[in-house]
Amino acid sequence: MPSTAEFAETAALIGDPARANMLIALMDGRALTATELARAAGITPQTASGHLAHLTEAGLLAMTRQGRHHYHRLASADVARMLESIMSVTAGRRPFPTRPARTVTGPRDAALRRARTCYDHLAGQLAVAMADRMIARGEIELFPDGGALSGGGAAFLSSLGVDLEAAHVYAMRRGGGRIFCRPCLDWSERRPHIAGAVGAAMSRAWFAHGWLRRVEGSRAVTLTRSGEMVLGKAFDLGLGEQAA
Amino acid sequence: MPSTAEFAETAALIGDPARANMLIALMDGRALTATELARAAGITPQTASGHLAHLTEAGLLAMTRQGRHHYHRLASADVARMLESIMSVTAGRRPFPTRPARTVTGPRDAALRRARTCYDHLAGQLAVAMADRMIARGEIELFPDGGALSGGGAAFLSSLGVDLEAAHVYAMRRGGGRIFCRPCLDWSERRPHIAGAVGAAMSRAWFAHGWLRRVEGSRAVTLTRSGEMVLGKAFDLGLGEQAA
DNA sequence: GCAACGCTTCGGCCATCGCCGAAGCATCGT
DNA sequence: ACGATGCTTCGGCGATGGCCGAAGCGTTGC
Repeated sequence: MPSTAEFAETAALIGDPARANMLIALMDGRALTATELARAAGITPQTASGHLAHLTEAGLLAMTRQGRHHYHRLASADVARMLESIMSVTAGRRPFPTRPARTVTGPRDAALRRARTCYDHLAGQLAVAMADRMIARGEIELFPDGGALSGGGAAFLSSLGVDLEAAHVYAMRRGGGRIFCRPCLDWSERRPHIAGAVGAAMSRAWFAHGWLRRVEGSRAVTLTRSGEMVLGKAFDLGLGEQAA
Repeated sequence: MPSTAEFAETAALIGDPARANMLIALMDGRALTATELARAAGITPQTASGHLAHLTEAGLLAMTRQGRHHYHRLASADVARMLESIMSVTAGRRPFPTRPARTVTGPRDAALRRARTCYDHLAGQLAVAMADRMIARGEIELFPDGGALSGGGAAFLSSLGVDLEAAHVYAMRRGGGRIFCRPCLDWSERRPHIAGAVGAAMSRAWFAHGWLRRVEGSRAVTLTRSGEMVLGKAFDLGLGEQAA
């Protein structure tokens, strides 16, 4: 009876209250650090670390190391679907059980959360929204460990003044395609945005065009009036309360 | 944090190897007895009994008592879907893990398995197939503890010579609607067939019409040539190897 | 560099829970 | 009525596994 054991093991992994809380906390697709997940589960980081190792080895979670932080997220949409199907069977009819004390992440500064630089590229709600739009349109793909710009994506960015030629040359000189286009886990949104040479070229071009402006003494970034016009339209952003 | 605990509890229930094996054994929709499930899980009946009580209380299983047998089955299609989604996440890609020693159920006698009487109504593969067809067409509904014949179902049976009038009168005299139409767990197939006054009227009519014939010294039943013609057509049965 | 921080590994404590033998109830068959 | 069968409850044993404190890397930032 080989694989019936794996089946039970998977379920047993989910069945522990601490691990269950961590998994539920990850169900919105964000990636959280071990310490944050420990808090969500009400256990110490040591204990959480062990749990996370097991969950990752079992293929339920995937982990990305970024500096001294280890970001954990659900390994696939299949895992999320499985968790939801368990919830649907659970007595309480509701599709989502009461959230486990919504973990607050990231900078308190609203402006930073909205848009900022992350090394050489953009981050924050704005950058994540841009990446989402491009993914939805099939202009770009972002995997945990890489990404790819489609022909349409290249044309789109070029039309916005992004110099992909230079980005490509730069990437080739500094380590090949993996540098050209890659995801970066957004540290307030906990979802991927566009990094690599492409991401750098995007921010460089748009600062140069005067569509983006840095906030004094901060990593925060604001869209200028012309930026709202051009980028807001190009990325189909809701032109909402973008005012600083 | 109310319902997150239920979530974990459900998964923990599935996570025990013995319980997992029992659940997997039930995934084909059959209903099995506690002892059979104990064998499938490789544990003693006492232990299985406790497990089954927990699974039932958690809403994963439903139980029907029939004499001294307690038939357990998955509580709903949702539960089956949930189990499948867990399997799909489990490392081994295959949708069904190696079956846990396919439980052999029921009489060895092939003729008995095919068709027989069960008190006053029909049982066996034939009866289960008939019930399945009628359910699929919306002519009848069978719940664990009752059933209902639709208008179309009544017309269909009447066209096959079944005297539903008499059955109704009989049922009313002997305890109300619950007697009229109800399911009976088929003891070889472990799936429901039609019992109650309706089931009795069906077998009575068809014996009278010469479409069914009892086998000497046995509860086994065979379809006659005319029965194959009429019932085979009416129930859309594959006219396969029905030969005794 | 050094201290702070995040994460991990190690060791040992403790509770939970699965397991079975024995015994008690219900049902069936003769 | 009797024994056989199916299921359940009870009690106690044993092991798995979660938990934390302490300590050991690696990264960050001053």
